[in-house]
Amino acid sequence: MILPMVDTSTDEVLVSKLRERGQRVTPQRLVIHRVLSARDQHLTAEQVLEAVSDSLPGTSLPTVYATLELFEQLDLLRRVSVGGGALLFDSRVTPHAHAICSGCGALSDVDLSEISIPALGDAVKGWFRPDRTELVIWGKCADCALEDGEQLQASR
Amino acid sequence: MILPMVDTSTDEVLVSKLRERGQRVTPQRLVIHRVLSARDQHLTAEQVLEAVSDSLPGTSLPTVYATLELFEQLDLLRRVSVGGGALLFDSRVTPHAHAICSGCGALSDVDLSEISIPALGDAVKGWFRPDRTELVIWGKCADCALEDGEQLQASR
DNA sequence: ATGACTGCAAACTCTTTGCACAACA
DNA sequence: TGTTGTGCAAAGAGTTTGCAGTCAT
Repeated sequence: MILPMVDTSTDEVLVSKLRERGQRVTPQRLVIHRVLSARDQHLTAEQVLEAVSDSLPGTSLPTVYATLELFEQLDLLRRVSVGGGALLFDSRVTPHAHAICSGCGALSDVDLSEISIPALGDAVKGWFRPDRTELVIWGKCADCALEDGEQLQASR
Repeated sequence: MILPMVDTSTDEVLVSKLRERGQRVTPQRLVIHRVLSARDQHLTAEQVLEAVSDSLPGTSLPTVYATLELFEQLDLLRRVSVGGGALLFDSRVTPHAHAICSGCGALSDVDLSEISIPALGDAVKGWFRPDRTELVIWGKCADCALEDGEQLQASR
């Protein structure tokens, strides 16, 4: 079941979070937030700027970075650092892992809601309090595995 | 070229891997390998250079990077990318996770040998073949948790 | 009105590349 | 001796900073 996202409710989440902290509601912040909400993907700062420039030309990269950092503090997105390349900004804040194909570089989300977390609690018991985990799975997607001559076993 | 006297068994691992691929055994490669073996830690390229410079002054950063990339191909180390800062090079190649304290930035190893892997196989079944995982756990170490007024429950 | 926010330019960090010389095999 | 590997310098990618002007409140 897919429900269409209502634009005004998306804005309101941001607006109330900004007001809470006494911070200003600017067109840049609204548009960047809409871009992230509309495209539920992993975007680079450059990609965010490109998308934002459609509705708000003249927006600058430093503003995009500043806004993305602010949004991270507001818990509206997460930074994902993969492979030393550009940072990715992920508007999906619920727990999930990232699968990266070492062949084509494709990045996919993987649902791993309650899998590695319980065991982790034991592993760090007494010396570390985990807040959140960032799991990156390196491997090959079905297409690139095929090119290696390997047929992936179909899902159940 | 005179190299400091060390246990030669660590050298032999590298030498045989290099010979296998028809690549040359150079002082730089030997010393970098010894640094990584001696200090079983997560080092930045800069830290490797600093350590190497003790026994082999004049070594250059591009050489360090080239050598570390080679060693990764030889399965002698792994790159670890955390938080968008400098890459870390980890000479421990057996499966483990990394715990990073968001308070003091300390990075610790966590043993999670066969925990997240089995469930992972199911989660990506049919569309992805996982090779290896990189798990980063963000949170607070015992000391920094204390500063937050939280006493971590002692380990069993 | 006033202080936070923005855009511009430039600096900064980390990593990679090009090229001539050195040195391993 | 013939390449591979190295050092130097410089370029490149991505991100951050300083500052003057703008704009939300």
